[in-house]
Amino acid sequence: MFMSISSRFSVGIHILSLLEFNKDGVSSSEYLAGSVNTNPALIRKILGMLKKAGLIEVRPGIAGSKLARSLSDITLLDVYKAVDVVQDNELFSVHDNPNPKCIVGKNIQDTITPILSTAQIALEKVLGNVTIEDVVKDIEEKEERHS
Amino acid sequence: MFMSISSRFSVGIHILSLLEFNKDGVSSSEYLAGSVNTNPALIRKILGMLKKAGLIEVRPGIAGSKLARSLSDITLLDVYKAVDVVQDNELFSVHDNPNPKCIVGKNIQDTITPILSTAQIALEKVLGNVTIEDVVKDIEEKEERHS
DNA sequence: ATTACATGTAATCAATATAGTTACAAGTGT
DNA sequence: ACACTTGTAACTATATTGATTACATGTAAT
Repeated sequence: MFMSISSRFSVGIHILSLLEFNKDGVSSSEYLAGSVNTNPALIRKILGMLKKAGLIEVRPGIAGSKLARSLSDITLLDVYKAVDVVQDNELFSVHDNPNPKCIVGKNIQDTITPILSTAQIALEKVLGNVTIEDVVKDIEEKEERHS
Repeated sequence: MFMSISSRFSVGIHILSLLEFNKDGVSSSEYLAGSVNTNPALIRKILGMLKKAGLIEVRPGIAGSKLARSLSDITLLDVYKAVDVVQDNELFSVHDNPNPKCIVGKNIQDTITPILSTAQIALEKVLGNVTIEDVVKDIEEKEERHS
């Protein structure tokens, strides 16, 4: 029915969490893809974005990725920005070229843009208050409860 | 670069604001389309959604739409829900079928879904705190400043 | 150096949403 | 009847997503 924010974001969170759980092993793109259940090439693309953002360490030819920061120092907002799912101030698209001869057409963009931006920032603030550490701990808790 | 929330939302706000400014005239879909700068059929489609949500009154064969509620009783969240740009709890898409044999794959969805939902609700809360009256007043203020 | 294997990345594809457009049926009032 | 409007369905062009294939590049071990 509508287009939502790319799952690159949730996959990014998945990858970082799994790097922690498998920190004593080798997390190749194939290994990660097996857990996410997708293609290794897609994982490598996302790994490249996470690397560019300084969240992980990964090198050509060398199998496996590692977290580049402590768990508590990576927020979901960091991941969200890293995987480039939404641009600043552009979560909402605003119709362009409204009629400048109409009072509404002339001013609507300047009026609603800051409001929509505020809404987007409110969303991002929530993501900034959750760390990968929180996610990892929650996964552990859920796992214990199931066993 | 990415897909943002449909401009149906901003167009919906535009339409409702213009219905107020032109409340003494006849706001046909053609008139509205002239201000938004798009096609009357597209406007009628959005008018149908606003009508279904009880925000406006419009009847087949009779030219013009009217606001069905007072300006201060229509929030941007009402419009956002009316034009159906985002479904509840589905602003973020989460990758499906993660590997249940992996601790992360098994639990990631249940862990992040409530977080993402909280973020979405934070965004929607901002929209719920702004009314069409606020938008109309801001447009008026901007217009005065320009003259 | 050759081999084996992993990462990096470009290209392609099917599925789907958006925004725009055309066309026309159905409703209303003169 | 006629003119005009709303309500909708259908179609198009464009763009993103997610998946996939292919291959160049980089690394390490033998």
